[in-house]
Amino acid sequence: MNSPSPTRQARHELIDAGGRTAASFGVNKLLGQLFVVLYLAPRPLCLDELAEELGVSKASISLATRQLAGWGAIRRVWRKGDRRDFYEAEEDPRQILRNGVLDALQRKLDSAGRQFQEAIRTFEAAAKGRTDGDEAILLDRLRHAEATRAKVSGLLQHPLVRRMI
Amino acid sequence: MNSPSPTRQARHELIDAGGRTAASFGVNKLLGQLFVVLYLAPRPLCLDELAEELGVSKASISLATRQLAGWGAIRRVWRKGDRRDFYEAEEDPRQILRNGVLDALQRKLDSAGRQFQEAIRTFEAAAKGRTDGDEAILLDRLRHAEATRAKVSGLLQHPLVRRMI
DNA sequence: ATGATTGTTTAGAAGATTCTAAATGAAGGG
DNA sequence: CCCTTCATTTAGAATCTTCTAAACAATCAT
Repeated sequence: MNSPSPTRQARHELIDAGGRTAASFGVNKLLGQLFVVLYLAPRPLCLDELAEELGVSKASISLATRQLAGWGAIRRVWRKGDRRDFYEAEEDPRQILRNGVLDALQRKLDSAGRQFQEAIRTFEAAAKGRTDGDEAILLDRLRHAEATRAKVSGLLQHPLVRRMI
Repeated sequence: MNSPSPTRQARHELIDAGGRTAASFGVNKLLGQLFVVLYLAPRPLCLDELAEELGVSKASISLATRQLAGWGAIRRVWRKGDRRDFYEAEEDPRQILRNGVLDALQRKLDSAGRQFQEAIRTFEAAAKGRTDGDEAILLDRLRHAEATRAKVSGLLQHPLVRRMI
């Protein structure tokens, strides 16, 4: 509460934008807001400060911090002689991208790949030899989808991409 | 209903996986299921067939098809002499990536960029000259976040990436 | 026109998610 | 030990999303 009005306003808008962004990706908007608060904070903050700042119960903050910490977006910080847990944001957004977002994406792609290949095997076995009919179309589509998936997966691991991010 | 059991099972699992994937990205799982049904179908399907296939009301299908069509993932198809609307999937997943996913991502990044830059201007104006204190840290973080955002945005437009996808 | 068929809108039911307050747990200081 | 202070869990309230049935609109055939 030490800032004059325009910066407070700007800060408030950034927090709100964090919430909207989170929501637009289908995650709890509180996670986005919480991360922005920590990312902009000059020092680690405790649960009560976070709850106060966002006007939300401590229970919500407790859940939210654990989730964000699980993604590597924030981390717990101990202060000697203080029993409270403090949290600070991972200050390098690229770290979060790598460890949180891209990792999760890669896992999804891998899982989809296994599923595709299993389905392709099943359909190949069912339509042995025959290259016509509905199931041939379906197989074609499946193979096409799998090829694209593999391409995207490869792109994510490409050194150039890895280095740029 | 013409397939023997293992392929039916495989097809069912693909539809389910589509639903789970959609849900994991925070969108209505019906959209994912619906897309898979259409993507694997040997011919365009009408609303009633889709509702029947997924065990869901026609109203839901009506909303879902419109949303998917809006993303360019499926398209409406007319059959002469038939009053029903038929739908088919965009058969090239890369097209969907480009027009649906990457486009939306780019728009989000652009919007975030504008917001960052506006906030940076506000804080610069508030802390003119001074390079110490809490607001200096905050400005530093903001600039770092914006730099990363710009890098990701550039990566999405990089010809190499564009070509590979 | 009238009726039949199809797609859309809408009001509210059903179901998830997210939030809070209160109970519980854990740990340190007196 | 008991008391205080914090974090977590949990049960249920509040809110949001998604779904359906029914009303409506539009279009074609008779």
